[in-house]
Amino acid sequence: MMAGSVNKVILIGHLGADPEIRRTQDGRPIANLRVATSETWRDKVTGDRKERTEWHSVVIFVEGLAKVAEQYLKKGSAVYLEGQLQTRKWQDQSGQDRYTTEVVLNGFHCNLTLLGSPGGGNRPPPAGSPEDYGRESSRTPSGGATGPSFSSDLDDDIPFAPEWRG
Amino acid sequence: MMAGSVNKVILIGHLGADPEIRRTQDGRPIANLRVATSETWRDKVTGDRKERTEWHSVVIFVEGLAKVAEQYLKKGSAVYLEGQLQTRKWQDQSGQDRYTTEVVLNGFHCNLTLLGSPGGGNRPPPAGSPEDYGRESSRTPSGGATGPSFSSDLDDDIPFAPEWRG
Amino acid sequence: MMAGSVNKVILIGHLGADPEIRRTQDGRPIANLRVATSETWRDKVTGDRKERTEWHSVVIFVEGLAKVAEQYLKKGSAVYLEGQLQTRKWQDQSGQDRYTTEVVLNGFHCNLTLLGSPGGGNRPPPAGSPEDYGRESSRTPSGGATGPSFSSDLDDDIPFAPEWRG
Amino acid sequence: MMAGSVNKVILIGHLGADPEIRRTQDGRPIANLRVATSETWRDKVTGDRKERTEWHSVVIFVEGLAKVAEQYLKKGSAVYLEGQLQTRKWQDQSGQDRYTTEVVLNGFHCNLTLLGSPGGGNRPPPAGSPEDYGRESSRTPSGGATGPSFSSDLDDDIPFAPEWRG
DNA sequence: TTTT
DNA sequence: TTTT
Repeated sequence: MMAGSVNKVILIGHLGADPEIRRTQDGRPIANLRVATSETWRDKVTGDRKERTEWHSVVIFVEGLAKVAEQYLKKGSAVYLEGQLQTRKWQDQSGQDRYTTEVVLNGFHCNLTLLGSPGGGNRPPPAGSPEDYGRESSRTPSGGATGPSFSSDLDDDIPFAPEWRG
Repeated sequence: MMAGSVNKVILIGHLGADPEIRRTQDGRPIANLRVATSETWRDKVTGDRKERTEWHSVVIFVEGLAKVAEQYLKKGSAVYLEGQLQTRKWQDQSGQDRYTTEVVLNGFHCNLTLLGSPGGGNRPPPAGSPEDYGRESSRTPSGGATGPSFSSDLDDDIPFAPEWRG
Repeated sequence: MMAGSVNKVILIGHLGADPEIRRTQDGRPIANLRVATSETWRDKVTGDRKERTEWHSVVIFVEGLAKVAEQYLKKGSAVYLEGQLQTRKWQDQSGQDRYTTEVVLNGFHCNLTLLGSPGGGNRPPPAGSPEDYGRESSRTPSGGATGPSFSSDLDDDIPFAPEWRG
Repeated sequence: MMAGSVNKVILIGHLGADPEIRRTQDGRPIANLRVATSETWRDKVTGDRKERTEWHSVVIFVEGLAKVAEQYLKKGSAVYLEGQLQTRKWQDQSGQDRYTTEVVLNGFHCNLTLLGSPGGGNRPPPAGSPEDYGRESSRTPSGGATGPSFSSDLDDDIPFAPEWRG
């Protein structure tokens, strides 16, 4: 491409069912979610209230985020997520080409955040645990100062060491 | 929804073909775009460079943005766009249910911005015209924009009145 | 700009205090929020859990959204919001130039969504009312079909009539 | 926070000056950018065309992205970037507290993409090089990316394995 | 199939 | 201080 490209999806919605977990041959989880987003409006002519719900298929390949999904999400959970659009081609029983578009969380530029579950209150992953679930543990918080009082030693307590990115 | 929901797609990519323009019965344009995004990476094992291109179907219902697409976009144009995910159900010739997922620009929370065209240099819509193409004309950098009447704002020409923010 | 520009901020966080409401001369509300976002990580060396909280100043000029803030937000409320970055210049008592950067919700491309309040359960604006609060009332839901079975009459029940955008 | 929080800034704009590069004690670059975004509108009363430009201070701590900035960005370059808002406190000469808000690229959820430079055509980083500049090299379009070890993925070169998604 |  |  002439210039870098961007492919980003941001959703806030609720799960229509418990996550489905699959596993790779070496046991890492992959989570599939069905997420509903909805919007309401009032018909300008009749004044009736209307609602439209959109259903999204979400696939989480990032191991740490798939584990969070497995452990903390359930039917009805509210989530914030960032991923990218991907369309897969497959063949139906009659051999015809079919296409399915999914929101994929994979590699960088992905995110999954719990916004609460029905019944379960708004309980996030218990303190001490999310960092044990892979990538999210490594979220770097800040880089400190860059202005007048700029000071060095950026990696003192910064999760993503350079070797990570090298 | 327990809490409001969000359904947002952000793409930067290039058009794979000229926009297709359809029209409503009363003549307003609806633009369909095919937009490619791509990412490259290096195979960790072989070290080979790899690329994956994703194609997105985009439908622009916002009149002003569809006119911009009609007039300024062509095969190869680079665009930034914001819309939402929608999946439509339809029947194929054999009567089977089929689903197509598109990025839809409709209502608020949408955006379309030209990032340059091949050959045509990086020429944006000519000065003086974009505002004539519908919604974008109505962008009120401050105040305003609260309802159909749109009229009369104190601060039409005082975009960001500091006295309000103390 | 050679190419259109984009200036977008997306926050999910909690209010550190009740909204402050100011009013324009003609009585329209402007809401100021203090929103906290936080992130946690584990120190790679010591293993200690760390947290960093960022505070954001948010100003809502969109009348409908300011009314929602006034009526439904309070200290502790969780919100999703989309706005843009703006830096204001002002003079302190000694006459020196000072700068303040805020997240401004103004014109198009803004959004404010409640994600729940403490104590108050996760009660959103009561049914029937949000549409009475200005711009959000006009959120258009969808545009219908564009593919194989494309059918006309897009405006039948679509809030944003063309006159709105023209 | 009750629920995870999000702090995201997305900008498309132009550099007002060449990047400023600082270095940590161990030689890693940190890039500071001044990025302009602008918007135009027509005064609803006078019909005059108006423009407002916003200037953003951007700090890039991610080593690979800072190197890209150092090598490929210059005054006038157009960029897409994703980072987060951070406000630093510092003391001026008179000892007074001052605050500066910046867009920080640090850790995950960051991005920097070139959209073209004046004169320089729309030339992106030369093929073969971007992967040599740190983090971006590590983008794993699928699987992978779960921790510092990074090693051995079944699917290193099968970016989007369909058999996993049924 | 969620949520309000 | 960019860009158009």
